[in-house]
Amino acid sequence: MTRTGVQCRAMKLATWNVNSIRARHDRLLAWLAAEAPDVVCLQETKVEDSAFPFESLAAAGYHAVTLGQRSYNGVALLSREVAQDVVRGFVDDDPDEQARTIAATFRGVRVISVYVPNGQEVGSDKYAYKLSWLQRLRSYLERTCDPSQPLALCGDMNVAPTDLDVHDPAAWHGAVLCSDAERAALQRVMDWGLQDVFRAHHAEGGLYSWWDYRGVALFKNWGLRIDHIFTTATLAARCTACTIDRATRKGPNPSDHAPVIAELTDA
DNA sequence: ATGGCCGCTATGAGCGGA
Repeated sequence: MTRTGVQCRAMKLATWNVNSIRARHDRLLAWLAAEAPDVVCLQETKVEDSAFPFESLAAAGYHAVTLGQRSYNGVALLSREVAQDVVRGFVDDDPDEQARTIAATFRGVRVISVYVPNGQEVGSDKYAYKLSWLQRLRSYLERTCDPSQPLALCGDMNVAPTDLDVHDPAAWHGAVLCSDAERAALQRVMDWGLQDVFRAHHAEGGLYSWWDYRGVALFKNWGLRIDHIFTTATLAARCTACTIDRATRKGPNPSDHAPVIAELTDA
């Protein structure tokens, strides 16, 4: 199937905050079987690498590379083909104790799975950490990536880029996930050379990737669009579709996030 | 939205999430 240096077929690229890969194990395998993505960025795996379910994923036909952590955070990349040039963390002078990013190359596409800090509350220490983390993400792109090459930055960014991405902008105005400083910090990441391919394919509002577990939030569509696939221009030109898999938010034992899926044509 | 949930932790009430 694969010939060295030649891209043979389209790539289905997805990102999903699973909110514990152990709690979501059966649903993840069912979703992989149903969607058959080529590459999947996972966030909030919430498990150390020693307990990551490599075996059942391999049985389902997926390689996995991970940056795990006990209880919190944790990111991974699943793929049909073996990941090339895996980089864990930011590899900068300030080693992060939190497992929030992993990158690898698949058929010439650099893919980065990120779990941006939540920030908890505007003005809190965690909020300051979030803003500085987004600055480090921009620096990481500058240092280790090339905006002229095919690249996808995917994950739970924990920022709703505009009020169009918020079910009730008045209620969320200035709140964490929606504040001006967070939006500016995310925009500065995008200014490196990234496009929001979901928004490029969907101009309308009311389309979200996260809904609170509580009450009727999903039923009422009280959600936020905080999970994103951002790509460089050369890869955006190859993106034929980008969708949010809302159905996967439904049913028993869901994650509170839905997957986002992009279809990329051959180079 | 008044609040409503979920997953984690050497299992129990507290933390964190968004």
